Amino acid sequence: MPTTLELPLVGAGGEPVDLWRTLNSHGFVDVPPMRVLPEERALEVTLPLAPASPRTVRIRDAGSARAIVTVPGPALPAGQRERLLVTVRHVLRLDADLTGFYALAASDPDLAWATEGAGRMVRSPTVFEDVVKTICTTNCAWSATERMVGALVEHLGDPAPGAPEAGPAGRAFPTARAVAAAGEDFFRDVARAGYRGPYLIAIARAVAEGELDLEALGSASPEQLPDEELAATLLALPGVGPYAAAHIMMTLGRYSRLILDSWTRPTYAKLVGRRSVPDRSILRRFRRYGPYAGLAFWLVLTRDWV
DNA sequence: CGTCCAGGTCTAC
DNA sequence: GGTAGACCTGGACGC
Repeated sequence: MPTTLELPLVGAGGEPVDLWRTLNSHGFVDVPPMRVLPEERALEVTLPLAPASPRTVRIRDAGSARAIVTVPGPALPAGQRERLLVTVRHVLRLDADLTGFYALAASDPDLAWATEGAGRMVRSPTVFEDVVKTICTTNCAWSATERMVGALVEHLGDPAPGAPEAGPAGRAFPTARAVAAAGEDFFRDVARAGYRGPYLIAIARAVAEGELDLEALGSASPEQLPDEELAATLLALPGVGPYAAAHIMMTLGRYSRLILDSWTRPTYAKLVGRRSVPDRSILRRFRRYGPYAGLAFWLVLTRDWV
């Protein structure tokens, strides 16, 4: 019997939430263990529920500022139901208050549209997952990102009830312990992560052994951990440079830095009708958004995604 | 078949 | 502090 759960769609500051735009907020929604189902306008994602098995959920808009979360498979005990909902809220970033950003965007002709509920970036259940995925986006095409992350999920991730035997579908992203336990040969021969393999192993081991608390980076407030310090911590991780740090920070809800890479630069240039735009010009354009500069930049770039 | 480069980073000057 | 070269991989290109 599938379980059906309901979730109010409202931001922490009472602002509106555009669920479909959230479900298409950035590329990770199409990397395992997430998948967008366009025909159903839903996001399918397999979420950890330890010590119970992971569960695959489908999230879609039900109208009247509500989301419907369907969970196929065995009925969920009440406790697991509540924990799963907490995770879904986290993934949809419903705890974020975007009213400050909307106040700035409202007076910007290029971004006033965003105040109707855009700007909620989907995040993974754990910071570890977003860090690993981000490293798997560096210096390669998206097909390679999908291959590397897909292999991690397929071979190291726990299955939800009813998961297919083969393939990444129906499996949660592996824990740091599981990633750390995979041998170097797995990263080389199966994930084909190339030179990233040692980076991923080092990070997974440090997390698994308790030397590196990535999750603390996600729960720390800007007062406890200013963006500059957070950036420095991320940049110290192997395989994390300026691009990756900015991308991870976006998944952490810290938007002071712009994601400047081989996709965003030409995309922005095209939007403003130029062949190329110097980084300093882009930075100047979004400076007025202060702590939301990176979010404003990202939304300008992805406006036509929905 | 060789070169280039994709949602970069690291090391060595 | 700023800047080349190397780096796994595998498609996309040019020859």
